[in-house]
Amino acid sequence: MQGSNTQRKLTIQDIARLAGVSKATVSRVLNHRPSVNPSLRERVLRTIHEYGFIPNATATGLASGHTRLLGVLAPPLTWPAIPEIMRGVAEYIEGSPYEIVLYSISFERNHSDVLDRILSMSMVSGLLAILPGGLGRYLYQRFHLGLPLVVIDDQKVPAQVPRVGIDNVNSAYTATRYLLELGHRRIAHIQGPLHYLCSQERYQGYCRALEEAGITPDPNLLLQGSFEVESGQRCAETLFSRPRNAWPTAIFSANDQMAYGVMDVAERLGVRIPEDVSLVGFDDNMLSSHLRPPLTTVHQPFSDMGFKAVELLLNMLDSQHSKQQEECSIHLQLPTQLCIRKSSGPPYYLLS
Amino acid sequence: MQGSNTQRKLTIQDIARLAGVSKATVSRVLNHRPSVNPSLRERVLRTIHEYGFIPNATATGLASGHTRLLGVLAPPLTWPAIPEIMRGVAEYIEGSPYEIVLYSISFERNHSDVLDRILSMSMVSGLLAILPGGLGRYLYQRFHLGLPLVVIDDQKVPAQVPRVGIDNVNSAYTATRYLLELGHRRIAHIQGPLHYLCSQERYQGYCRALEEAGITPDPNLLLQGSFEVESGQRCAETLFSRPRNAWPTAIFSANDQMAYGVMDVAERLGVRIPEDVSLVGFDDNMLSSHLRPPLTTVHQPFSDMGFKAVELLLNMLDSQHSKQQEECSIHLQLPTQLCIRKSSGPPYYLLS
DNA sequence: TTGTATGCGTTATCAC
DNA sequence: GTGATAACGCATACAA
Repeated sequence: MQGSNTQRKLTIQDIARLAGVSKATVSRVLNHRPSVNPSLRERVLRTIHEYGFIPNATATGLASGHTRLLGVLAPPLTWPAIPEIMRGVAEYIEGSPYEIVLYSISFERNHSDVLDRILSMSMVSGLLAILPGGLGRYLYQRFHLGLPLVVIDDQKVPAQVPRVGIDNVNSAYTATRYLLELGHRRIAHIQGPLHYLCSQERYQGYCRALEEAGITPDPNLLLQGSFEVESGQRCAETLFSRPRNAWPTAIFSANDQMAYGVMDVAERLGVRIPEDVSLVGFDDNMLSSHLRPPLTTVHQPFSDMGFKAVELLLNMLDSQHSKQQEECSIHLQLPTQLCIRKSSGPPYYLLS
Repeated sequence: MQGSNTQRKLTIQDIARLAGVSKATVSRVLNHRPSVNPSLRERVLRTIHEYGFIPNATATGLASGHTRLLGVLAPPLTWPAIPEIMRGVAEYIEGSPYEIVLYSISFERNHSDVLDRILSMSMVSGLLAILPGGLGRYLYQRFHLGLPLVVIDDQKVPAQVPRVGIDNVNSAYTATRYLLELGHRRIAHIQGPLHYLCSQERYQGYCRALEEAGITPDPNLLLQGSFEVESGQRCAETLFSRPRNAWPTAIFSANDQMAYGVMDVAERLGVRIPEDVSLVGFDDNMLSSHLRPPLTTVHQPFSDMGFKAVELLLNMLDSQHSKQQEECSIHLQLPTQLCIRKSSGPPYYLLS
């Protein structure tokens, strides 16, 4: 027993012998080099197919200097958005010769050492970083040193670093405006953690909509959450423990998860949604439409984001290889969509 | 520009020169070979550390014949259980020198060619197959040919193939028994797709509990689902379109997703849960406790399953390397737990 | 167009 | 214990 599988693996040498050509020719055929006699190519291809030969990826990598592996640096997959993003990633990858090396990391601490190791091994030829948080700065350094990199979402990334995301300000603006148009005047906002740019941007959009409607954002209606369900519960408890006339008539949560927390508490306290309080989320996680009531929320095209990001990354790899590295800055902003469902409606005092 | 990063990568050769030893010695130090002079080892380690040298993974792989990559073959990550499993996988991996190559595949068709390609590239030194479905048979073949393989859940796998899963029969039995003890006599079952072994096993457990209670399973109360939310909706519509006295007083769904569908329809038709109908699911997906009402369900330790599976796989790789491949069959059955929440209660006719 | 020879960075097999 | 040197399987510059 020598490797994983018992029967000795075929090498390019074997195919060369079997087809009566040299290793070089087989290699050329495998790499679609144009300069090879059609009849020879045919013969080689036949033997390759006949014996089911597949070139050893490790050797290819060593000889060519670049692997067909793409690193994906991501938060734990249990974050609701990540599987959706990965679905898009997988979809694009499936039609490509690349595979995914998944670096699932908890980004709480600064794993810059981990990152160094990953990249120094020269195991992946490019990196897709999903919400890299504090690791961003290290990545951007490496990017400027030549690392093919695409970032998804949120960061205050240097303009040159290719990234895909959404327009958080406008999306939040649209959501808030929707509530205003329903007649709401007291709209609370549960904000995400401040070290996320998107938290600040969504808050901006919220404020802008309010101010446009002649409403000064009320600090008492701004709650600080952490994007987790529990934080939504805490914020809801804070709000609903106040005298009834101090309640908002609507709550705009910076993500769906915190909105779930609000719904939990509302249920427990007998606060009816949307009759007593309207609720709007952000993200449109998979289950948000199955909640009771179904959650009105801003849909993020996560799957598309993953898809486009990988597409971008692979294009970069190709163009890098053909030496025509372009210098323009790439920032894909994908459109979001407000999904109006049952958790929102006119304020109670406008109900007939 | 020659690679990803501009400055030329250090090689083992460079370190050897800098430390005044030969490549071989550096290699020995890197691989923790005992036979090397402590003072030399010290010197080599210092230069390695000083220059931040990290051996090239590709070259190591080619020379040694085995990579530090583990393949994970999995259904789309949007299946609710998968991220949970992957969390356990990632947790174990993080403490190991291995990395994960994620093969996210839709298992609808028989991608045995994909599998062949994956394995022939000899890029991964072991494979964790999560719910491989129809691909199983190919995998077991490869296993017997020497592929280090661990399977998670469900399959009718040959006894020799190491796998981790749960006891579906007993878990379903427990859930059904719980409903019986509440006083239910007409308990419907929404079954999963029949080509999943777990669907059949859960049905078995359901039947056994019923029969033990002297109840013959009623074919009219057996609905065929597909594990998707929509199928749960269809089944619920079927049930609730019957005359009220033909309704079940409880529904045991073979997974949580289908239970969500039931809740959707119940909400729409004004059927109260649990007052009119009790509902019990299976899986305990992350959001099941946040539904209204929170779903009573059988908790599967998905994260543990992923953790244990990788642990098993890495142990196999180690023992394979030291030629002591054991021949006993390994089947880890992890315990499940019935989580009783608000979606279940006594039948309406027993309510005070 | 095709074959030969060398290199990729490491491990493993020898002698010493 | 240590250092040359031959694999590992493929890509590629160079020669033919």
